[in-house]
Amino acid sequence: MLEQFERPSFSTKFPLDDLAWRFKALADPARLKILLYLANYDAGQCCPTGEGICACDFESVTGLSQPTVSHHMKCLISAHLVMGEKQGKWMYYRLDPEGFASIREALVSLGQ
Amino acid sequence: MLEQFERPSFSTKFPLDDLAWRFKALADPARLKILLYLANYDAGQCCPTGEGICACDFESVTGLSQPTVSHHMKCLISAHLVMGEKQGKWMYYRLDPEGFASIREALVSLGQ
DNA sequence: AGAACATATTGACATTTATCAATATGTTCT
DNA sequence: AGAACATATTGATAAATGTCAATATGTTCT
Repeated sequence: MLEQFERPSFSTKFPLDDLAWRFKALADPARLKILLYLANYDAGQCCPTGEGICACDFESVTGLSQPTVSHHMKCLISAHLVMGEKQGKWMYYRLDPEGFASIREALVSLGQ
Repeated sequence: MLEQFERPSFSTKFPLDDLAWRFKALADPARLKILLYLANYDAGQCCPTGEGICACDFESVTGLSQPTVSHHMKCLISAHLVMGEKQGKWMYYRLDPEGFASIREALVSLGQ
């Protein structure tokens, strides 16, 4: 239906439901705080220094409970904005550069 | 609270609630269809050619009712993704380049 | 094995959101 | 003025979302 109107490549490369889901992951102040923290810091406050920031740090960053933080991290991972890796009993998170590159590319195509 | 963790400029330049609101405007498949259409077409199907695309075109593009389309356009305008101009009895819409530039800049800062 | 700890999942609840039908507003004709 | 049309607003409803308390899972100690 829409295919007749658009550049043939866009919605093939960026299925709209999927893209909407990824923007939704960005559409929450708590998740933005988490991303902003990840963008600015390599080491956190609460856990031994590792590859990224560990989950418990985001409780103080956001002011939210542990289960809620866990829910937000799952959301960010499913949107490919963040990567998580378990190290011992901690989960360490860092930004997913490829996911960001992809959504940036989509935004550039959309906006012009 | 968060200021101690971030680049001083980011949340000043991009208040997080405001930024979340703008991403939320992007986080809906119907609104993405509308933006995609605006990005690809200078003239619509239903109204005399003018500066942009008129509202009624988006009903067929999205498959949604007229009030729902109107609601989505209001959302896109409040997020500074789209500009609207009334011409006679029609509303003509086009992308807002500055709004897109701003959100693109925020995304770049966030993702690295 | 058992204690202690970090994270994930489940369940419940309040809020927000997308949607449409009905109605209102505003514009351009005759 | 009144008819016809395009868009906006209101009100109602179903679905999705953010949040926390309680509980489960998984890991590392002793």
